[in-house]
Amino acid sequence: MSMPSDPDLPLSRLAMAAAMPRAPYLDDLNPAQRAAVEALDGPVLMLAGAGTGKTKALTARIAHLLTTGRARPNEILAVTFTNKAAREMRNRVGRMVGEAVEGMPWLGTFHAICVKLLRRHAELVGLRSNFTILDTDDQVRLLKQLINAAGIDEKRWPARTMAHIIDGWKNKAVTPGNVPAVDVAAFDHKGVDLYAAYQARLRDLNAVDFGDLLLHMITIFRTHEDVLAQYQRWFRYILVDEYQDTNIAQYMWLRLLAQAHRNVCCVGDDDQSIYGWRGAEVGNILRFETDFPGAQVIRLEQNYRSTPHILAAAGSVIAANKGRLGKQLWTALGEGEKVRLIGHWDGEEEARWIGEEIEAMQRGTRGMDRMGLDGIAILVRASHQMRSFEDRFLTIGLPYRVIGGPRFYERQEIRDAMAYFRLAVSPDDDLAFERIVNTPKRGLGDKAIQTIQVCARQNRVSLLDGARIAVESRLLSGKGGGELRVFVEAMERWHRQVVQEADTHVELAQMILDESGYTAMWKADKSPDASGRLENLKELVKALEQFDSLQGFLEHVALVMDNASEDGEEKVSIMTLHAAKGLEFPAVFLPGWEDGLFPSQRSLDEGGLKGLEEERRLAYVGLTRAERVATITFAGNRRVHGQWQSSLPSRFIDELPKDHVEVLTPPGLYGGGYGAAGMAMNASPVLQATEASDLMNRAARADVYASPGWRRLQAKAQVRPLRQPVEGRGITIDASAVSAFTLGDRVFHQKFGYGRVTGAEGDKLDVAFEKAGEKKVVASFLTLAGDGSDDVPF
DNA sequence: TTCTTACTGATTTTT
DNA sequence: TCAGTAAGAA
Repeated sequence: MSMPSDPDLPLSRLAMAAAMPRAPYLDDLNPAQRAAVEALDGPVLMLAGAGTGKTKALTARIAHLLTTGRARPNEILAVTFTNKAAREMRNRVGRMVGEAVEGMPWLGTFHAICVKLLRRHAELVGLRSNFTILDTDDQVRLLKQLINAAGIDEKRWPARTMAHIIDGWKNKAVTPGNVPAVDVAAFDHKGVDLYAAYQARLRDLNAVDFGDLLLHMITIFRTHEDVLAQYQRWFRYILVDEYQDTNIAQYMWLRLLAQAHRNVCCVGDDDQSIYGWRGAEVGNILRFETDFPGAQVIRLEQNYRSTPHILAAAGSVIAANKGRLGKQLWTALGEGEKVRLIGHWDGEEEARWIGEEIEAMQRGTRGMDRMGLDGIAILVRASHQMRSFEDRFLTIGLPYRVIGGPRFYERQEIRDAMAYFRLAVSPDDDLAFERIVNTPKRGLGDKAIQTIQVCARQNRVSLLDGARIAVESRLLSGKGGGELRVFVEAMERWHRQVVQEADTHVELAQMILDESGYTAMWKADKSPDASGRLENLKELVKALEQFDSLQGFLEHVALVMDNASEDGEEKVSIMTLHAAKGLEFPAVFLPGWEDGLFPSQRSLDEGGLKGLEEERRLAYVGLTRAERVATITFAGNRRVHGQWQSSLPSRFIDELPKDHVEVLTPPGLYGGGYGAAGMAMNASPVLQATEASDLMNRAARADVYASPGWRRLQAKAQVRPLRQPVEGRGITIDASAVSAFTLGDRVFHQKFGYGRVTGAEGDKLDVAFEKAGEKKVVASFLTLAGDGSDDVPF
């Protein structure tokens, strides 16, 4: 890799500029994008709304830096959050600039760039440059050991929780030495002590976790001015993607590098900040102008993705957030369809309806162009919502793919196999040793492991060496001892082969898996997923072919945890809202818009108003994924942890602009006669009021009609043909029933059974059920049951 | 040591 | 409900 300080680059800057005749990449930019591309010097904040061509502007900016000769490829630091984003940017710059510019060594994720830097300066923080990078799994296992060693109650201080707390500190660039007093007290000193012990252990293992990559670099920059100055000179221009997702440590790292020349361009959208819970600070982007006085703020507001209705809906929701930098998205696209809103009886029906809707779209029978399954996505708040869709799609044979799920390199069999490789490459990788020494089962339990650890510690050697000593000095007898001997000898043999490069690394890997008995273990396994695991192992060995050594492969995998590639079949995508950020689909379904689920109760409880606002941004992200059709759905009943719970429409539904929303009535076919659950949407307001008035208790009526919820619903309800109340053996479920209850009425609910109305708030009634207890229920789920038992349904 | 049964507690996730 | 874990039995 050539250094930017190298003066003898083949092309001088001027020559390079001259070699590029014109700048075609500038031609298809809109004025705002162009301004963002051409403002090369000084701090720039590019506020890029959803679908406004952010990546295009960012890559054009890089192209511009290169073609104008302002910077050579290795003088640009371009940081992204994901490998995917880095890859895409690299490809697009390549296409824009052509072959003339090969390789940008400093385009990558925060972590990938920090690894490169840290390998050069590892000794400054007491590491060797071949340190290993632990992932979350290793991290937790290590903490578990330390917790046990310290005799701390693992129940009260679970390793996972402690890992989270330590990560939180690292995200804030807090070292064990400067943990705030509040935090020290909050965790009874145990947190800090554990943090210190953990860091010490990492140093012993010559290992770092993800947080350390940044933290160590910050430490180095702060304590070694010369090193910092060197990189400040190297990186003449700095670009940061998704700036709203940066945490405090990343922010500090950037500031240190940028403070000298201040040629820093941050791109982001405060309205799409949805990672606060893992340390992202919206404050970073909100404060940009204060941090970098004289910064230019350029807003990209022309949206090329969505129809006006969709943008209006998204804009209306996000407008409820306070303290935004503010943007007004607009589009030149045609009007298109309104955002569709529909309520369902329960989660299963929601899934059924969406399934049929997708099939209709696929056939083109829903009054719109035929739509491919690849263009359709279902975006859920929490992954457990996916299940009902998977179940449903499986039964109707609709091809789907779940995006996000467990990643390839996080699967157990892959991690086991990798631990074998790691140990063969570096015999002193104790964590790898622990993971696989008894996998497959070699009859080595806690006691045997302890013996090995004692041996290793007494002789100050690695666990593998400790194991050899234990075997040689016959500390371990019987079955376990014999098998351990075989294991240790085999591992030493494999290590020699790695060093000697006698076989290709692919052959060696296969040999390790076979000889260790690992493949055999899965072959013997009768569980249904065993064959899939064997497949994955095959895939892993195949993936090795793309690298020239096991070491190279391991280094790559530590930072790139991408999912395996896809086959060609058209499929509906199911994913979380978080996973959908940055993607777009012609048709988007947004199910589960119910209070408690979305916004999630937990976010509300833990984050208060801040939490609610982040949820709202999530709603905004969801809506702005849609190009042509966005469909929001909710259900009145949902099974949560196996218990039926009634739910109320999300407060975000209240924030949708009525002029841009079409409230759908489920056609009788699959509406099942339940009416448009939760909302009075299938009757004209006037008619309904008249019908209901006779039945209503005066006070209750006043109450109901005065409630904002009621007015809201009425205002939104489209005037559609009045559907007849559905008669079904005494059940009359229809929207007109909404206000037909009086305090004290005996009512029936499909899931909860019989109960009495004890209170009312808008269209939501409090009902004391005989079996199910007190519940808040949307009135349209209830039937008047009368006092007798003559109207028992079914 | 390992297999079985009882219990608990439960978003969002990249590197 | 269900998955993942922790204590008991063979």
